[in-house]
Amino acid sequence: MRIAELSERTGLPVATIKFYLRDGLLMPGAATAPNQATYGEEHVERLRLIRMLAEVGGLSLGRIRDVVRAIDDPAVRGQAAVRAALHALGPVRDGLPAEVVAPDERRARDEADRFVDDELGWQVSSSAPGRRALGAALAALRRSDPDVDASILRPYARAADWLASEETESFEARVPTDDVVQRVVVRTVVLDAALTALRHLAREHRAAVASRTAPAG
Amino acid sequence: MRIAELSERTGLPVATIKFYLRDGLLMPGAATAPNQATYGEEHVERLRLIRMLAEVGGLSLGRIRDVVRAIDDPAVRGQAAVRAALHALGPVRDGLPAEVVAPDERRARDEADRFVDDELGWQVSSSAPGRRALGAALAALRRSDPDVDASILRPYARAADWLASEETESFEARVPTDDVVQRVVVRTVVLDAALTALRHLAREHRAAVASRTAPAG
DNA sequence: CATGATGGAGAGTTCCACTCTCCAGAGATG
DNA sequence: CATCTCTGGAGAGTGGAACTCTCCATCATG
Repeated sequence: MRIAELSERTGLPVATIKFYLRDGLLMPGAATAPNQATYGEEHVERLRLIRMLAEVGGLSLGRIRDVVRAIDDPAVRGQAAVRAALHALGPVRDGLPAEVVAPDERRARDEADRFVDDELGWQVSSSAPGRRALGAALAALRRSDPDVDASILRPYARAADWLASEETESFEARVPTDDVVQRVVVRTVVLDAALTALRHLAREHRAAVASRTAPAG
Repeated sequence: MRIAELSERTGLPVATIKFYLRDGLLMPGAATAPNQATYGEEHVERLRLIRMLAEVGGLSLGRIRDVVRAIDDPAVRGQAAVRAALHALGPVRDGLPAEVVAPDERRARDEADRFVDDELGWQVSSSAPGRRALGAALAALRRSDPDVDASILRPYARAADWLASEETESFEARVPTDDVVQRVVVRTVVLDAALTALRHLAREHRAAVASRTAPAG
């Protein structure tokens, strides 16, 4: 298939597809001449993945590039590939020199790490971006309410673990192949968004019910 | 307090604070002369809220403006204020003319609505942005796996509802005041981020454990 | 009363995600 | 074969978001 057809199939302008090619998000097509190439279903699928990560997941193109690199890397497979993909999804990028991190932030990170490692006993790499995200969340909560500590996270950890168990049971093969890594990425991003939406709806629902049973001005 | 002190207290450059003032994110200080004004604790707190929503929640300034308007609006209180704030948090803005929405997207939205209203029986306004987010998520899932239907959302709805019940029990007063609306917003945004992080950590943990018990190349 | 800060407004900057323009070569059409 | 459209590649331009800088008349302070 040529680029015009790829554009039709995905609904993306040709200029955008070219841009993604240049940017390393979309793998090049099979070259048939110095200025000619053909594309296949894997290109359609990749473009769909890119749009999904951008629109549903709100990821930047830089982050999406990390994700597709993790998916494509032939040297990394199985559990390591899942880990790499999950790390690429994380919202944290910075990499500040640690000594410039504010003290309350550092304390919150330590507390989050202890919570994950000791209280939950989860086995996650020390560089997992979720650790830092958790620390940042704890620091933010504490800024508006100094009494907060990591125990506030307990119900969320419970819910997260339960959902992870449901997900591995119902969706994922035991031994991840390349394809399964991509499936994990898609499901993680989309169901993160769905869960957030459902949380907001549940809150609104409960607020409505509460105000009905005990009406207040 | 003058703007220089406000800048010191929050760590934000004076230029940025001026920009937020112009943009309607930060309420003006009490004017003492044509070019003089004083600020109070509420300005410090508001700036903290703005940074929190931007950094932890990833909200755009436009969205943050909607949120603070909902918090400030003296005509809207109690449950209506909570609803307004939650709606402002939603990631959906568009407002397309409905007939240009792709058919599969429209079908997914209808299915999501039926799921929320009929299966869950939740009482949420028809304009809740979570409805559309849910529809978009469903459409995205279906694009990579046509067999998916709304029942996949059941465990997520359960988890969301359970967390909402924990939250209302432990944190929120029965009758929300202005202050409580802001607390709800903070907790919603921060704990959304924390939950997403915990989900990623839980997945990584389970992948690690699974590969240990049944090692696979 | 000199110095430095202030509020307000406009212009400039940086980054991101495209989008446009151009070009020589390839392919399809008559 | 002539013409016309399409292609890959690369550079430049665009528009929005979120600042950041500059300027200025005014104001507070030592």
